Amino acid sequence: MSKFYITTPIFYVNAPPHLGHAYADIIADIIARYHRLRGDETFFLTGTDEHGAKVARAAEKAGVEIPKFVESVRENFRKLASVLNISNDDFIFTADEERHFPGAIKLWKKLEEAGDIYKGVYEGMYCVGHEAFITEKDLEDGKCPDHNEAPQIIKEENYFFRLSKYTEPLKKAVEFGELAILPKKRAHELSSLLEEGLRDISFSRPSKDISWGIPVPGDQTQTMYVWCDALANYISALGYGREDESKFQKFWPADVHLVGKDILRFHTAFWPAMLLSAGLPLPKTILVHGLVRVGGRKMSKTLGNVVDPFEIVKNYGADAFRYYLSREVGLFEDGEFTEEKFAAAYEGNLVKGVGNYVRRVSTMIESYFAGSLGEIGEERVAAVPLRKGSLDFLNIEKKSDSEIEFFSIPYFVNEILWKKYVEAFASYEVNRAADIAFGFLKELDSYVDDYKPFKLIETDKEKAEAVLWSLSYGALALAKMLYPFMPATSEEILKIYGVESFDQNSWKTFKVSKHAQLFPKKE
RNA sequence: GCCAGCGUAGUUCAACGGCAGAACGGAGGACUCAUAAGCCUUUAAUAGAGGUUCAACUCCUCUCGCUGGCACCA
Repeated sequence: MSKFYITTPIFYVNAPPHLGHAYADIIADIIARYHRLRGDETFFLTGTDEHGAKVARAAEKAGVEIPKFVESVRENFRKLASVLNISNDDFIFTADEERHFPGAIKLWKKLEEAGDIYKGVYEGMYCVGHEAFITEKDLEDGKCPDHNEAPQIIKEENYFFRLSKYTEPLKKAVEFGELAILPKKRAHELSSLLEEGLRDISFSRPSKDISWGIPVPGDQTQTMYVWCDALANYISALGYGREDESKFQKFWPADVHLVGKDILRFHTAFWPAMLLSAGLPLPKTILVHGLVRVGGRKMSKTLGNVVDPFEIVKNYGADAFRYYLSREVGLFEDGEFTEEKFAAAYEGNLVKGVGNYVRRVSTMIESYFAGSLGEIGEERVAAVPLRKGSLDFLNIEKKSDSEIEFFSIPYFVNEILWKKYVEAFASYEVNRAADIAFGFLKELDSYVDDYKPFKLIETDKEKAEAVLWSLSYGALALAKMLYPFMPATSEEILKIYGVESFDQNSWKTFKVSKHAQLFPKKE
């Protein structure tokens, strides 16, 4: 047993939650739940990023005071997590003066002590309409699209962070595997950035322009720019800079920062450089996921293809949504969400798959054995092994033709299947882990047909019992593997088979109860 | 423009240089415990042109097509 600390990015509150936020929440939750299942002491953090000019502008647009505005959006993100059954241990928000400010301020001071903060001149494009700096990417045809005006080039004095100093140290950290970036291609992207050399970054803004933020320590005329503010959430939430830093001592460094590819640079260059400067350990893994597209396009309001996660959950339930995003969408590549694909996956794998299986087995136990199966000796279980070819879906190569390939279900689960599952999670191949679970489900369905317990019951009741016992064990093993992905369903299966825990050793006797369909058919 | 990656069955994805696999879809079959669910069989593919090799999806060159990254935007 060890500690495990995982984070999502903190979500920017200038707009309500959408599919992308749901995706990050779900993936992180799956990994967190897997680690809890294994007995790791797990800390899972998510939260919101609430400062900056964009938020101030959004509040103004909504005609609401900034603090009220951010609070309402924040609550939406909280609600999203709750609706999705996200098991986060904490929720940090950057406007929290008690919990977040001290960490950001302490971090700033550390960087300053290291001599990495200096006053410099920032030159940027200033949009008069926005009353703020905007970037190249905000422009359309050289004009600010919101105000249809070309920006002015303005110089102002603010603080800089000596990022350039950390180009070489970062190269080394990546090279020596101190900082792992997954998948590999993202590590390559960082390498090419490092090859070009990092430039120092602007670290503050005059508070007359942006007062909504954290004041720079020792200089009230400046407000922290996003980096030292937002990124610090990963440690401020653990108590860094506050009186009690015990959680920080215990959980830092993060085992995984889950991030989208769009914020790769900040998490693989800026943030680690800041940590190096502050003399803090680096996160172990930056796990970079792709984007979830909708109908082949990036989701956007103008295209009108915004998917509302609340709607989906309302119609299909959180587990179905979690299932789709974690199995049918590739973690490392851009994925796609469409109503059709989602409905097909729901129907094919949940209705006709998990739901049907759980019920077909429990029904047989109910009608043939009055709902309960007693303990069965190993011998009887071994006498009804899986058919030949049960290894195929795991891509395990047979060493020889004569090699024994007839496994009892418990043996197969514990000696082979679970190990493969653990292996997949160890490399954060979440999709593969789900594939393993669903491949096993297919084996179980074949197993029913191989032994035909519904026939066997007439000729050999003892054997039928062993078969159904094995099938129940299989259902529970399936439930265990599905737990990170579909926690509610998984726990429901345990209940249906009358067991209390995910510990295989406790699966000795089963008592099934009548139950509704796990996944009702739609339409 | 520069850098990286990709192109495999109708679709979505696999395959240390050694018989190209799976899922979904399509076609057929046997069954009936289950949500007309499930099972079995079957169908079909390496973008193109060269090269290296006994052997290339895999390595090299070129062509065509696609995607991503190229800095202060969470």
